Amino acid sequence: MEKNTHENCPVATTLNLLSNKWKILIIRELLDTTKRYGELKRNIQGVSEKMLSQSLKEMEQDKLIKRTVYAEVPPKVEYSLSEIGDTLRPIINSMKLWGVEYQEKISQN
Amino acid sequence: MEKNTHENCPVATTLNLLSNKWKILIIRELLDTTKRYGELKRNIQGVSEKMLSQSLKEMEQDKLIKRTVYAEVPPKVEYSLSEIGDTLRPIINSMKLWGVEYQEKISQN
DNA sequence: CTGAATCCGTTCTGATACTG
DNA sequence: CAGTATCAGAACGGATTCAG
Repeated sequence: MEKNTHENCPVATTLNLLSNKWKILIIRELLDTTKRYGELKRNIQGVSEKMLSQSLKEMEQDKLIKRTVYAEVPPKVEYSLSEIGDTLRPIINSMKLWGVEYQEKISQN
Repeated sequence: MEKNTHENCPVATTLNLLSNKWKILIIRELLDTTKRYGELKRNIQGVSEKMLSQSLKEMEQDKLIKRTVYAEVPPKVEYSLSEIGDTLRPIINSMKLWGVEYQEKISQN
């Protein structure tokens, strides 16, 4: 069985695009505004360069984010949500709401 | 850095509960109706007994599903969505819709 | 500054065999 | 029928070093 994506399960497709500890945090950072590599690294506490680069690269290939390189010295690279990535907003939001309710319910025990 | 759950990110909480190749497929099976262990095993093509048991156990601990044991021989165990698990419906659905659209957009290239 | 490359320990998965 | 136990390979994650 390959990577994931169980044939006809679009839910899994969606999940696979986000399932990695950091991607969701990256998206959260980009919801507001475009950010530079260094900003992401600083803001997302605990992420290693490897994981950040890797996640960004995959998300770019998946067309969830856009990568813009400026021909400057020193280099400047900006990341932002792509059009497709932007459509994740409502999902992210409903997951956030659900997560909050879940934590409340669970902690009541 | 532990498991996941980035301090105050409810989105991650939600994601963590589902992020395992099989859990989402299990939920899908249970959306309609209660199912027995063997049914799940047969219906979810490719899942190993270990992964199925493990996922079910975790989901039960997370209170996403209910496990009902019947004192019979041979044994009979039924799984169904819990009240909390049931509230995932809209999220599952929006993820499904998003996944479908995503696949369409991507395949247009 | 923005990464790529490497090394290495941890975790996750899956096949198989076995149990009450 | 409904699991558990074991074991090995794959994938993941992080620290560090190097490069344009």
